[in-house]
Amino acid sequence: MAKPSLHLEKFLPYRLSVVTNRISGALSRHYADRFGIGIPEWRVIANLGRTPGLTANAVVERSAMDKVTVSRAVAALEAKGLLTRERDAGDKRKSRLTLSTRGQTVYAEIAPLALGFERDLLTALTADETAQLDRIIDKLNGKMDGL
Amino acid sequence: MAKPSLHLEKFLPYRLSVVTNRISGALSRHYADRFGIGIPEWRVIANLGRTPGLTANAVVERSAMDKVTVSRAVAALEAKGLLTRERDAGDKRKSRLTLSTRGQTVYAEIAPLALGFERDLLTALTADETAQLDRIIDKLNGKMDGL
DNA sequence: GCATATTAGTTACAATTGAAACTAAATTCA
DNA sequence: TGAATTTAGTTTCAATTGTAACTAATATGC
Repeated sequence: MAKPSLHLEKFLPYRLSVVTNRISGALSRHYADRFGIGIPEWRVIANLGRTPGLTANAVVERSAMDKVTVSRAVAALEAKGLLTRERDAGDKRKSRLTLSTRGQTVYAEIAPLALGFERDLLTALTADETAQLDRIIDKLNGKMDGL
Repeated sequence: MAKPSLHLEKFLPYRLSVVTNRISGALSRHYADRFGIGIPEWRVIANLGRTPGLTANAVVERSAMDKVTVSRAVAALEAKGLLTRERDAGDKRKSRLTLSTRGQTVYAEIAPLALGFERDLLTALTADETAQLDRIIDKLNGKMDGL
């Protein structure tokens, strides 16, 4: 029986994890730190920036973040005055979340930085590779859906 | 001035993060949980399984894990009797790490599971896409090297 | 040769995180 | 209707993690 020979440097889940963590870390240093905002908070802002009035649960569904993580991020953003909650009249369990003026300012400042970072990152790839990567990620996600 | 329009669903760092976390999570459930071994511990085992006698620091360099993470994983594995430390005669700061017989058994059991998971995951991609993904990851890592 | 700097690894501490249990509101169905 | 279930969101608790400070050993430079 041959040795299993699992070489981490060639093991895809590991390789993905390393490169992803490097990218997320750099990105977080780039903007989040500078604005005193963590990644979950930033993701909430990004969602509300594009789609005001979402409930916390809608953010959970869109962002693939944990319920608890979103709950805390929302509380933190509210405490910082970056968003407001408004109880839904029809269903009092829900709150509609909206960026405050200051929240919108933060979004307007960070979003271009994030997009700039992405653009810079993608200079490493050809247009074709970028498209490939997108398709590959979709396929991997599809595979993960089927567990 | 146009809206910044950062759509998370199309933002590469975010997409990478989601798919990677899904994969890592599934993998961890697959093997690590079942053997009572966390991801950092598993990575140390994988390194020592292929290359016995590494120092903790060598594992850090190869695995891109944090120093502290490795230190703790090594301590945990030693406590579980899965590896042994031997002080380096020439440089007493270093310890040579080697899997115990039981550690080798764990490696021999988990490695094929991990490789099988990877193989299954890659059925979602064509051979060509797999090769592309490998190249793309290398390119992104190269870009990150240049910060 | 001795003071200084560097390296290997650990410890202490604080922040982040998620699972599980919980509250409150809404829905189901008998 | 009203008891049982489900859903939105929060809180509690324990585990994981990284930063910074530390110890001990080696290497460097004057």
